[in-house]
Amino acid sequence: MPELPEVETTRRGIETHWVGRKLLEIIVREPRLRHPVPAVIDTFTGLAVTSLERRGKYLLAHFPSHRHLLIHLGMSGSLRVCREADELKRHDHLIFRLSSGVEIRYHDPRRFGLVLPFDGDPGDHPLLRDLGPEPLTGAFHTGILVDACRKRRTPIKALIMDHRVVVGVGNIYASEALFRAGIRPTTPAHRVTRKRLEMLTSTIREVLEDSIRQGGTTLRDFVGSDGTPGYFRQMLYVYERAGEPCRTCATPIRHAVLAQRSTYWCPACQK
DNA sequence: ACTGGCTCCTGAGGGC
DNA sequence: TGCCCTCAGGAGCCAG
Repeated sequence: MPELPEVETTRRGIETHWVGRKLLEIIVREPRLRHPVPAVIDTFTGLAVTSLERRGKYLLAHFPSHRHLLIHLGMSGSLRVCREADELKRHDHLIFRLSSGVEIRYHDPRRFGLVLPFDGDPGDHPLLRDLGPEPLTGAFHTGILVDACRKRRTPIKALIMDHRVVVGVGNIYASEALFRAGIRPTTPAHRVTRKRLEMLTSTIREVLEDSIRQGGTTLRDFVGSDGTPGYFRQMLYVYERAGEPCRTCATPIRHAVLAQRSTYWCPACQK
């Protein structure tokens, strides 16, 4: 589920509740995530979060003495701000009880996500060290895509979803950014002209920013930290709109599986 | 080095 | 009602 806008929506929603609050207790109800939640997570009890950062689709809760919790929401994860009295849901796998009386609950039916404690420099962590630039910063620019596309035959859509190239672009926003840039998703990366890569750089940024403004996209199960869905779905041009008329030219939207992922495009607007 | 294919897991929805 | 199939916002790992 969550791509960059959904993770950023989550970060903003829990930041004010979590930063500065002490962890009274961490309850692990189900440790079997993508990586098992290690027992050492208990040692974070009594510590207060100093800041909550997003890196791509990862959340990083920073604690004193270079200690961190790395959180990923996988395909179906969410973090909700709850009261202790709120009823627990099936698949609420971890509960972070805070000194304010609030609880942050990690919910993830498919368990593709992770919650991993670690110490040291986040830049050295194996899951973080090879990540590409953040698309909403100046570190992401046309040159990044131009270099990454050189001699690559992989479809341009797969390339922009490669988090070593640029982080945070998942299956929805890859299709949407390519629509906005007028580029067909199947085009081999090395065949996309520089001018079009310039456009794509802008549309990736725009579509992510637009979605953040709407609280992200809810297709099935994404909820923000307050349990409400995101509203960007109504603004999608192509994703999950196979057979429906293009919002620009009314041509029916096409669908195909590309690199094992559902892909949508307008055959008239995208060349 | 690149590329495509498979895998982890649960749940929803469609067809019969 | 139920069973069986397909598909789903991610991403690491593997073989060729």
